[in-house]
Amino acid sequence: MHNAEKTIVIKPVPSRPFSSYRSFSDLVDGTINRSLTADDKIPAIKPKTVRFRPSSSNSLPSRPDVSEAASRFTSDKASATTSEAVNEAPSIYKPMAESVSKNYDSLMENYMVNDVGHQKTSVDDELQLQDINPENYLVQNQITSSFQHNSPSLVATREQDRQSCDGYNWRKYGQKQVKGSEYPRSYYKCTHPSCPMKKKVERSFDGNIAEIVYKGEHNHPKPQPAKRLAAVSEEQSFVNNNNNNIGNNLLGSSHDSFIGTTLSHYDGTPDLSGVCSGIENDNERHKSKKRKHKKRVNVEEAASQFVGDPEPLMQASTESTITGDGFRWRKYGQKIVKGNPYPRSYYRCSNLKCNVRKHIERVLDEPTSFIITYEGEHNHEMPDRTTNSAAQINILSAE
DNA sequence: AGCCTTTGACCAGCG
DNA sequence: TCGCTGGTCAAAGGC
Repeated sequence: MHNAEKTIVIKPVPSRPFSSYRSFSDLVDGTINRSLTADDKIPAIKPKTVRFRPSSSNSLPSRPDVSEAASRFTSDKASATTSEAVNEAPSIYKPMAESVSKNYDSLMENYMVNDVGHQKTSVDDELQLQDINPENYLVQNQITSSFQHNSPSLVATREQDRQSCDGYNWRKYGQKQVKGSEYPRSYYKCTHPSCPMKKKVERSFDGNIAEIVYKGEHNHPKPQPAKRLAAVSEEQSFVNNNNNNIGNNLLGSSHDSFIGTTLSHYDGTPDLSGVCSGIENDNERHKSKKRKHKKRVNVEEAASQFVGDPEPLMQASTESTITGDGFRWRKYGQKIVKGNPYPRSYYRCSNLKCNVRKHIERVLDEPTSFIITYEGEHNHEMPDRTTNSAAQINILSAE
C-alpha cells in the first residue's frame, strides 16, 4: 500500500472539495481562491494486499470484497449468487480499495437514484458504473459528525450503540495502530453466528471516521430493527407535509425538528457514508454531544468560492435525490479535475437549512473504485427512507 | 448471565 | 532466517 497516498485520501479533514486538500476552516476563512493546477493531483487509492487467514471457526468462506452496504442492498437472490462465488474465493485477497463490488454497482446506481417516479441522475454517465468490477469496494469518508444533531435517539441504549446505523450488529475484536495511519484501526465482526462479515474502521481521536473498509458479506438478513419510537410516525407526517424539496414528498424530508428516528430506521438501504458509525460507542456519543455545541461552519461560503472557480461546474439537475447514505442530495455540478479524466460530481444536501456537501469521484488508478467525500455536518435528521427503500427494492426486482 | 470493549500476545505473510 | 507488519485471539474487566 502506498501509505503516503492513502493518507492523503483518508485524511480526516472535514472538507476536501479541492484536490489541494485544504482544511475546512481554510475554506471558510476564504483562504482558498485559486484555481486548480496541474499540481492538484488526485491521489489514488492503490491496491492493497490484504492477507486473510481463513477462520477455522467459520465454515463459511469470507471474501473480503463485497461490501456490507452492497450486500445489504441486494436481494437474497443476488446474495446467493455472490455466495456461490465466495466458495471459490482464494484465501489471499487483494485490495480493499481497488475495486467495487457488483453489488456496489447497483448500490451506486441507487445511491443516485431518485425515488418513486424519478429518473436517475446522470451518475451512470458520470461514473461509468457499468464496468464496475465485481470485487471490492472501499468507502472513504471525511466526515464531521453527521447525524448527531437534535437526535434524542442518539443518546441511546447500548443496544443501539451496538447496532450501527447500517442495521447490523458488530462486535469489536481488536484495535491496532497501523503504520501509515495516524489513527487506530478497529476491527469489527458481525455478531450474527457464522457471519463472515467484518469491517475495519479508522477513527480519529475526536470520533470522526477516517476510513471504513468492509470485508466479506453478510449471510443473513438484517436484524429486526429496534422498535421505532412512536413519535416518529407523527413527526414524519409533519415532515412530509412540510417538505420543501422538489418532488419527493413521498419520502419525507429532512427537518430540523424531526426527532426520534432510530438508527435502525433504514432498512434495506446502504450506508455508504459511514455517517452513523461514529456513534457506535459511548465515547462517540459523548463526543457527538460535545460537537452539538460546536459552531457550525459556513459551508455555503466556502462553496461559493468554489463555484467561482475559473473552471466552472457544469450545471446539473436541480432535482433532489435520496441516496444510500440516507440523506437527500441535489447535484449542483460536475467537473473534470486535473489529474483525473473522470468527472467529479458535486452534491449538496437538499435540506434548505443544511450545508453539507459531498462529492464523488472515481479513483484515477482504479476506475472501479470511488471516493466519496463528505463536507460539513448535517444539522437535521435523516429523511424517512421507507418509501425510498421500497422504490429501491422495486428497482432491484426489475433487474 | 450475556455480551461487550480493551489490550497484550500471538500468528502468518512478506521482504 | 529474521524482523516488520497487519490481522486475530483470548483473558480480563465492564455494563
